[in-house]
Amino acid sequence: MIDLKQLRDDPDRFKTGAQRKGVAVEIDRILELDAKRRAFQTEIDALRAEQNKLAKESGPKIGQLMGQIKKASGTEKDALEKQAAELRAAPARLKEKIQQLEQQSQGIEPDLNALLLQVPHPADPDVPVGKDASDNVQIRAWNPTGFDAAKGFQASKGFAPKTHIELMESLGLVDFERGVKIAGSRSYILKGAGMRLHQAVLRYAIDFIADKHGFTPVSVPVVVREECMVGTGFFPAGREQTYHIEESTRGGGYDMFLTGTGEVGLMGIHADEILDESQLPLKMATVSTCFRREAGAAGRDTAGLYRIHQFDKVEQVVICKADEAESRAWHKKMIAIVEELLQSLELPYRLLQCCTGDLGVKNADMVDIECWMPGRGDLDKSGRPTGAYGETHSASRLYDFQCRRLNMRYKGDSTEGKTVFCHSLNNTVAASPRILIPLVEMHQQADGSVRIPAALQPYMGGMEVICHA
RNA sequence: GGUGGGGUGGCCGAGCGGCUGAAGGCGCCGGUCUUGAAAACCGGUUGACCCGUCAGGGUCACGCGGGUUCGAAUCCCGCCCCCACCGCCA
Repeated sequence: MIDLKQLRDDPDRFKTGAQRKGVAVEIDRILELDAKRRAFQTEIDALRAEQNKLAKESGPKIGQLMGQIKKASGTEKDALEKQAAELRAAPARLKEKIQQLEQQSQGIEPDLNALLLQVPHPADPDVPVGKDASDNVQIRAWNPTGFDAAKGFQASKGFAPKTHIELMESLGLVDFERGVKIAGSRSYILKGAGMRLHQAVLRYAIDFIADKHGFTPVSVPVVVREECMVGTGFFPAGREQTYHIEESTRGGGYDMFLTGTGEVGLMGIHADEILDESQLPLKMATVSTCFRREAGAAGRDTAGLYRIHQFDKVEQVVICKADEAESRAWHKKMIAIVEELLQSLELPYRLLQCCTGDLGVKNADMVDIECWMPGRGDLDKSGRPTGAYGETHSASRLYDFQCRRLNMRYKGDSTEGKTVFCHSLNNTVAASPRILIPLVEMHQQADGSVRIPAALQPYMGGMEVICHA
């Protein structure tokens, strides 16, 4: 949610912001509705003030009259009753008028709110303007010693790589067919060392961020109320991407939604709270199962573990003071944490500065991290993939966009007694099984076995290599 | 699923038609006292919105929505949530 006051003060900023993100919104319509609503409010407030004044003035008089009426009789009583009725009439007229105005004013609000929720957060000026992911800009790339993603797998390792599908099926780590039997397309079963490797990465990632970087590990609900989805900025835009549990149609009070990321639960924790400045920054990490409908992705990445409906993800979230420099510093830090993790897993990766068209509505800035996946990319003459980067992480910087929607604020020395919306940021730590793709493809050996990087071995009961049974 | 109890400010907790934006306590902030601290005492301490250049003025909010009333935290209706006990399940 953007700040309506800011929109009022500088509508052009939001107009160009939306345009650069390729989002169509009716800013002028918002301004118009807002002006109307405020006019109504001013009028209603004035009438209420008058009503309150009258109630204070005539209230005691009415009380007095009522007392007299009880004792009186005949014409005297009639006269008193007439007086009382007159006193009551003025506030009653006001009340009627107020109700009329309120009705008109309330008619505006749903439209205004719906439109306001659609206004995207403008990208920061240093974010490159672009249409879609193809306009993203590489920041830097990293390779493990002895490997160069630019030259390809075979040039560095001396043999042609298998895809993660070939490797994992032949090693018995995955069963796609039966996964589909149970749950339909984009479903899978991990088994044996495949399942253990999945768990190992997740646990390693949680320990990594908690122990090395001081994030608080938390578990959060993955089935949440709609407010949580709206509050975190996933609704209304991303409604089609989420699984919807229609509890209300079967007698429940409200519907529920399956979260597509642990970010929703983490951000929801302190919704509607006023935090003390000394509590900030909040650094939290969670492992949660993530559910995505992948609506609109028909035909894309249909094979393998890349694009699936259900996966598990370790997610990091930082909630900090409303300070741009601090937000930017945390963004860098959260990216650095991932780089450190990927390096410890010996996985080549690159950082991409996302362009305005790829940011989504809620972000002011976003950096994607892509791991090199030998089994992706264009095919060579013999029909073998030549390798390509594939997105594994996404680091978002949102200013107060989410916290405003979630009503998450703080107070302290630096706020001069005011309550201020917090800033929030989030980044993946590790999402599995997608991270298993580069993991098995990069660490495959000529004989079709897969080497387990040293960092993960303790989480695999000391196993060093996954071999054929 | 059944029965009962309850949702009030940062927290605890009183109020149960006007004198209540809300007693009292805790916490927090400032002051007095003190070599310093503690204690004691004094004062302050909810949020959102609107109008206004400022000073300031106004409105709303006691779970949420509606109603009764000249006037609602207080009465009525609907909804949501929480707690306790029982049942059922893990």
